[in-house]
Amino acid sequence: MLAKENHTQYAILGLLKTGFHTGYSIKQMIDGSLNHFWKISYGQIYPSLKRLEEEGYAAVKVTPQESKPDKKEYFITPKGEQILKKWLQQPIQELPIEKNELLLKLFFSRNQDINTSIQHLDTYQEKLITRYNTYEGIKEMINTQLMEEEDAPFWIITLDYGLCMTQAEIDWCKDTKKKLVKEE
Amino acid sequence: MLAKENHTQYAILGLLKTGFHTGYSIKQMIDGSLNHFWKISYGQIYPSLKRLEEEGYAAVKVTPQESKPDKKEYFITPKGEQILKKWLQQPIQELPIEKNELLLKLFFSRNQDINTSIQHLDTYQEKLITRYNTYEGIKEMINTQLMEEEDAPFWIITLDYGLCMTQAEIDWCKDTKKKLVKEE
DNA sequence: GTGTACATGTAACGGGTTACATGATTGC
DNA sequence: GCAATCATGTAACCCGTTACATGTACAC
Repeated sequence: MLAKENHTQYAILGLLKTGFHTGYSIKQMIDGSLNHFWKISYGQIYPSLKRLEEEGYAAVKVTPQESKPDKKEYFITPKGEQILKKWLQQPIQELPIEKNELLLKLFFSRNQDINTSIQHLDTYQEKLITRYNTYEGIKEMINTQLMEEEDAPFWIITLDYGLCMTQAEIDWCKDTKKKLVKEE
Repeated sequence: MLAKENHTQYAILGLLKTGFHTGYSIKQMIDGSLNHFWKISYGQIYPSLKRLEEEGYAAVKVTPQESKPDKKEYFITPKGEQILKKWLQQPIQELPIEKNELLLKLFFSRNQDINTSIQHLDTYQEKLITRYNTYEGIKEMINTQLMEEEDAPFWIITLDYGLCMTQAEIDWCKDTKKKLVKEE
């Protein structure tokens, strides 16, 4: 049985269904397109695929290759589809709590030089802008090249979430810097 | 030595400095006021305090009590202040990636009934509104009762972050629901 | 007398990262 | 020749949660 709380296995199952069949391509997909709300390492992917197969949620097609590790392609089984569907219908239990190093530092910044805080905000904001542009690029790419893909509307929804949240965060950075400068 | 990557110990050190001296009160504080960007369990707090003390970053004052566990009050040492300050000045390395169950589910929702997705969004939005109101309440409380507290301006900054992000998320929920209804 | 807040702590477990091992192919 | 990409996998480790253990004091 899959542990109810562990969403990572469902993410993998979902990607198998979407059409990614190897550990490597699953990693690529998550790094490239789910990276604003999910991440994963090989140390999780390969053991997970193995376990999914052992428990009948996925089937594996092994292609032996000389002087290379076997190529393994995994496919979701009906049993896997069933459990994935069930998970997709289960209501969201609780809001995520994101640990945020910047906020933690600001929280304790009373005795710090205000310029240090402003600098933290600056570098943070820069990273946010880069992130925003990346998301915009991906959205553009989906809208132009993947129009026919049936999953596309849902990918756009999650991207819009990223764009929207990142923009709000950028705005907050600007506001906060203004406030700090005024106090000085 | 404190591991550079582990911010939790610095959070505890920061709270010692702010004036919280027992494991219990640290837990209270984090649950009550840092909960939108940090969380912690007793299973981490007590061992951490012990380690901070062993390594000279904190000093402990033990008050023995009959038929109760000893009361232990921890205080940050000069060495602790030094390392805290150094950490506060270190630049933020990377943006947090928040794992989000709702987005993960939406990402894979192609074959799902659209009403399921809308319902997920509804319950999520409700939770967000509750969260927003909580933050507003805390902000109100700080503004009225803790005006003199020197840390207050920085607490407000992190609260504003929470309010700003939560509002953006609520707006996204509304937009997304509208879009989904239209597609139906 | 029951539940809640105060108060400290440990052990087992689970989830995830990192470092390592191995090797082919392709482009600069 | 060197770096990057393709490709699979394991072991050690770290961080954090949960469940458990223990007990007082106070309010309803």
